[in-house]
Amino acid sequence: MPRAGLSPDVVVRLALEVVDAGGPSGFADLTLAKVAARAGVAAPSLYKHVGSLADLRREVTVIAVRELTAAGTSATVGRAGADALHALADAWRRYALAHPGRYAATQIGADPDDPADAVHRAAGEESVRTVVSVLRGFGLPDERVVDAVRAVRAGVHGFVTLELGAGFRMREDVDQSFTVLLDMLVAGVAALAAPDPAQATTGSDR
Amino acid sequence: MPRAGLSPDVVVRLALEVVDAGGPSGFADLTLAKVAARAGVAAPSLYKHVGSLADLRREVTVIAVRELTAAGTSATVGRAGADALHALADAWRRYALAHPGRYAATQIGADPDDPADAVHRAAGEESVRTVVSVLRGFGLPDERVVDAVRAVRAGVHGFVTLELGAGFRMREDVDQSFTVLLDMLVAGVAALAAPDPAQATTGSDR
DNA sequence: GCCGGAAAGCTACGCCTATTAGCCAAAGGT
DNA sequence: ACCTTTGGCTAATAGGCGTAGCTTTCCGGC
Repeated sequence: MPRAGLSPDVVVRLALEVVDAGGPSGFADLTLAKVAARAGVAAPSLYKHVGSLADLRREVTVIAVRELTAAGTSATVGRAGADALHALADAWRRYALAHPGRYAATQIGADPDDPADAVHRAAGEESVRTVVSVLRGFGLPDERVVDAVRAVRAGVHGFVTLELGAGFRMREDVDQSFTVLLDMLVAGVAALAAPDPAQATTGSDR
Repeated sequence: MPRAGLSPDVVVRLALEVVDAGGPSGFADLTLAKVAARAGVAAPSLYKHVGSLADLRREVTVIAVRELTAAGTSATVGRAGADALHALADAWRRYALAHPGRYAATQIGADPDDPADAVHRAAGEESVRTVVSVLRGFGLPDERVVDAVRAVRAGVHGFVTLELGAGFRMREDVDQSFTVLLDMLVAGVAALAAPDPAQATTGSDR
């Protein structure tokens, strides 16, 4: 009975392979049995390295969130304003399209009350920090930053989710549609920063 | 040995109860065992009324998509332009917040090749039709309609998804953030209709 | 009013998952 | 060399979907 040379890190790495091999539903379909098969080991053996399937999912999620964050930050260094926002959104979308399973993992929300989710929570906040930095470059008033962050996250995340979920027909035009959406968001954020001209729409404030 | 008085429709109704009782993950957590428990029946008995769990999910999905569509259309009758778009988006968001489990069901994409998904596919197209109608009121050129539809769907869907997934802290400001996002989308769609940089809001020419 | 068949329950089973318990061999430090 | 820790294993429990086959109830036709 030879050893398989597993370790917590190796198990997580194999889990990532399973997620990547499963397409957009790779994360939802992540199973200890599949990881064990890839490791050449019986399923219960994994418990020597991992607490539970939930733990493994959590670790995969944190890695994915950090990768997404890193993609965003590295895409925006040396850029500002609309340029930076485009680069950030493009980086997010590219990551999602290149690693749909991992991206799905990032959609999981951390439980605000669960201490086990503390790392996950911190990773999410770190990710938001990138967006905040980029948007601050637009000179937004502090109380509007949160609105802008939410709008950008919602737009990009929604687009990518719909795209991955086969929500769009006419594949060819998807890039253009994404550009259009981004232009809307950039213009909207810019308008939030400088609400003086006659183009204030109907929005008002509350 | 008494009969439970089940029928396909009753089983679907019970499934909807299970989905509704399960919060945002109610659809993902839908299980034949739970439906059977609610019906007061052993799980295999359900197969007299339903082909499989997948079938039951499909039926739930179609109902949810149709309800979401109906919420959108009924909210936009007699409205046009920015008014209609606001009403449509509000209706979507209200539906999602009121029925998070059913809304999650609507996120499932129909398989373009699976004949069993034909009804699902049709329901989805019907839903898109509402958005197209509303956006046509902005006088968009035909080739931009698809971009606008995608932007609006992405923005609203992304926002609601993040909101349901506990992606937002500071609950109080969420309504305002949604309004801000909608204003961006309205202005963006209007700008698509009238691409003069001068005025970005009045989209009612043509 | 009876009776036969279809419909709607049931139990038992097979196969999949996660997870726990307890055993045994391999690695490695002393 | 030994002996402890560690990392595998098998066996078993619990819960999920789905199938097979049995039994009971209901209803329509006589």
